[in-house]
Amino acid sequence: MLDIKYIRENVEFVKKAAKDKGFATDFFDELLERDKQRRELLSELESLNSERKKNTDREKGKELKEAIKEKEEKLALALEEYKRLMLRVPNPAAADVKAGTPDENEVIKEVGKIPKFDFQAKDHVEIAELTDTLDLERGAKVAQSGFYYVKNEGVLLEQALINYAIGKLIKKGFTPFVTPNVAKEENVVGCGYQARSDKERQIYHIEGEDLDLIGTAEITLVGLHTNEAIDEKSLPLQYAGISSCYRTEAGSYGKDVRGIIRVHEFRKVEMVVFCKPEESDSWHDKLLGIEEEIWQDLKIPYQVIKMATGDLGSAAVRKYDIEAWMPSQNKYREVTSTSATTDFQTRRLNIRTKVGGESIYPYTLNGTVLALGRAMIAIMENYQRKDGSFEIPKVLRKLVGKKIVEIKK
RNA sequence: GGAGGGGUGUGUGAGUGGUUGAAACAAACGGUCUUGAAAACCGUUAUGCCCGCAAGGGCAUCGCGAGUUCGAAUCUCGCCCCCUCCGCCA
Repeated sequence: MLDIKYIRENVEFVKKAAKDKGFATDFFDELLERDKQRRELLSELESLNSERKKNTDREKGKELKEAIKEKEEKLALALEEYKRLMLRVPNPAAADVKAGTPDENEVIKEVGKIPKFDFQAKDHVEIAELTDTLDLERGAKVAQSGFYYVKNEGVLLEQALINYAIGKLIKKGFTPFVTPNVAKEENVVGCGYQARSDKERQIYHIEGEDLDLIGTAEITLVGLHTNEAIDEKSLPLQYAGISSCYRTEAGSYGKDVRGIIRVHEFRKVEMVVFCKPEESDSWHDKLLGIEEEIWQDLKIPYQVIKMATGDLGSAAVRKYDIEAWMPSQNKYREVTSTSATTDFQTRRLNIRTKVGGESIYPYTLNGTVLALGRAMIAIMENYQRKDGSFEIPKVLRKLVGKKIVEIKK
């Protein structure tokens, strides 16, 4: 959410920024109209209330009561519309972000040497089958397509990745969490994710409860401070959360149907930072740096993409993705994503900090540390051997307890 | 899930219909006193929004939401949360 005063004073800029992101812009006139209406009604209601406070006469009191009730109803209606429209205004991209469509995303860096195999590279599905480390068929049978079992060394690898990631983050000053895997809708909307009414909503909802399955621990980590005032001295807050993540993948039918690249449920370690506004840019670099460090540790080639405006969600002002090399596809595929979201989320969630006696909304940032499914794919494919077995990256060997995951068949 | 108790400002805690944004104490900050400190004493200390260039004015807020009333922190209803006991369970 943006500051309405800011929108009033910079409509054209905000409109253009929304257009650059590929969001609708046809509702701004209505938004401003509703804003005006809401303030007028508010003033009228306030003077009625003021009168009522002073009044002691019964008859006049009754009249006032009626008038107030009527005003309140009108105001509530206006407010509802106003809020609905406010939630549709996306956060304008940062000045350094290129305005453009997703195909104008920019590769800003390529790191590592692409592996050359003297055999035909297998994809992770084949490797997982040969090593018996994932079971997709049973996942589909017991749950649904898009859910999968991790088994044998796959389990060890997943645990090792979590331990390795959390260990690294603790050293960098992050507080580790295992978060709930569900959250009330206000947190989901507050983080800038689609409201329930959206047809292509990515979020599962639990019927009969005000609960959604979270798509990322960003929701539970940012939501941690909903309606709270954060002490200035405690900033920056650096949180690392382990959670399961659930995505309906509505609208992505037919994409990545093979394997576990795109699934409905996976585990992920996620970073969230709350900081002062002026520290946000450097934190964004730091989060990207941590993500890169991990892929360097794993010795897997990757590239860093700086997203154009068209690929930013409603909350992000800047976003970098890391794409790891996937030998079976002969291309890089997204494995992490880090976004700066300014005060967009803290405004929606009413999270404040007093800085020098003045109340501000702290800035938030988020970044993937490891999406465990995709990390596992990258490891299997980049470390594969001719027979379908694969090596464990050096940094994980102690944690997994072995160097090679052999084929079982 | 059942029974009971409870949710008031930074904290403890008073307040059961009428200037109560809210006593008192504590805490924090400032000051007086003192060579310095302590003690004592005095003072200050909520947030959000609206109008306004400002000075300033106004409204709301005692878990949340509705209701009763001329008037609600105080009464009624619904919901949420916390505590104790029982049940169930990992």
